[in-house]
Amino acid sequence: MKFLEYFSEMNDFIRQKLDAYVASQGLRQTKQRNELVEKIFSSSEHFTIEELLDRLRKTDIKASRATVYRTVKLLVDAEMLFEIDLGEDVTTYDPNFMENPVHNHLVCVDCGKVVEFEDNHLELLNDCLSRRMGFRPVKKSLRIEACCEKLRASGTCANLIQARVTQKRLPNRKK
Amino acid sequence: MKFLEYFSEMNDFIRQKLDAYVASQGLRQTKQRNELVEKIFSSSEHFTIEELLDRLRKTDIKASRATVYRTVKLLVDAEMLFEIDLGEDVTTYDPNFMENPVHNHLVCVDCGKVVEFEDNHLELLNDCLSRRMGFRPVKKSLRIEACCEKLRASGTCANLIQARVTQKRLPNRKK
DNA sequence: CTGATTGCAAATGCTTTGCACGCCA
DNA sequence: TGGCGTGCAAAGCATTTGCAATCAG
Repeated sequence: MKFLEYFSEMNDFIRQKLDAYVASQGLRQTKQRNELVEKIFSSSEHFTIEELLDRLRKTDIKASRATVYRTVKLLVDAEMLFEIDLGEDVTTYDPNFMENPVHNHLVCVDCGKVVEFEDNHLELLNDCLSRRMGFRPVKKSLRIEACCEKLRASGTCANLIQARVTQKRLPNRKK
Repeated sequence: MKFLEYFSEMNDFIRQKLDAYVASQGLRQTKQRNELVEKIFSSSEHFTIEELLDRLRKTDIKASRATVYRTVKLLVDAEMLFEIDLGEDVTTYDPNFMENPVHNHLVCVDCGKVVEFEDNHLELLNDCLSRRMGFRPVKKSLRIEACCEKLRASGTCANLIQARVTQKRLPNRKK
């Protein structure tokens, strides 16, 4: 892979924000950092550190576990990546807040599928509720756990099959 | 303390639910279990395992760390106690869902104060949103992080002072 | 060159678990 | 008496950190 293709699937906005942060903090550009950022933002998938390491193993990108932890923390500090609460025990990261700064998560308890959604009424309501209680809202985190209607109706659903194949989110739950 | 006073500050509903669960699962009544349950439900405070252990140390109740973990897990399984997400790293437990099955949390980023609130519009909206996406809502978790308006206006607030004294929620945050 | 970054292994902190003993039903 | 519950210490896991070597600017 040629150097100039590192950021091929990543949009300019992300690259610029990273560069700006790195510059502003007196940090340095490194191969591992650039490759990890590329890997993270070339997909809109949520991930855990372990899943990110798995992705790396499947490619020619090499970075130690410690570096992965450190880079992810750096991106969280830079507000490019966000920790989200999917009801799991391990920390899950969401790379989509840069494109959609305001969104929420619905997690299907049947298949583990995560649906991101936005709603203006919800935002407005959160705002009103906070002010009514004497606070100024800064940030909110809403997770809806729900059952798949399709599954109940037909006994199966595309997400369930997909989930079984990829084991997406099904393991790792607290025993 | 006399045996019959164990549940003095706990309401009958909680005692009965515990008894029912213990009986239904073939579990046993033990001194440690009863005392821990009393300690947990005689207050409406959220707590971490460490805070619960601190509470125990200040009284004549004795239970090992392992027993505390096991008892708390038992209560969560019995749906008498709930894990909540306050944005901390350590698991926080909320004993108030039995009295208020539907409530949300607002956390003040200035003083760490946690405010519980209910809102019908919010519940309705969550319900509609889930169905619109093809799911049946099961459970939701909303956390609002907010700034204290009083603090901004006057430079101080009662909660901040309280928080400083009790160190309530201020430590333990991810660095 | 200087200091940031990396990889490794060791350390940390919360939580769980194996085991022998004790106690409830 | 049977076997659930407890306490202790050890084990597990995710995550962080100290340190020496390496690399970016």
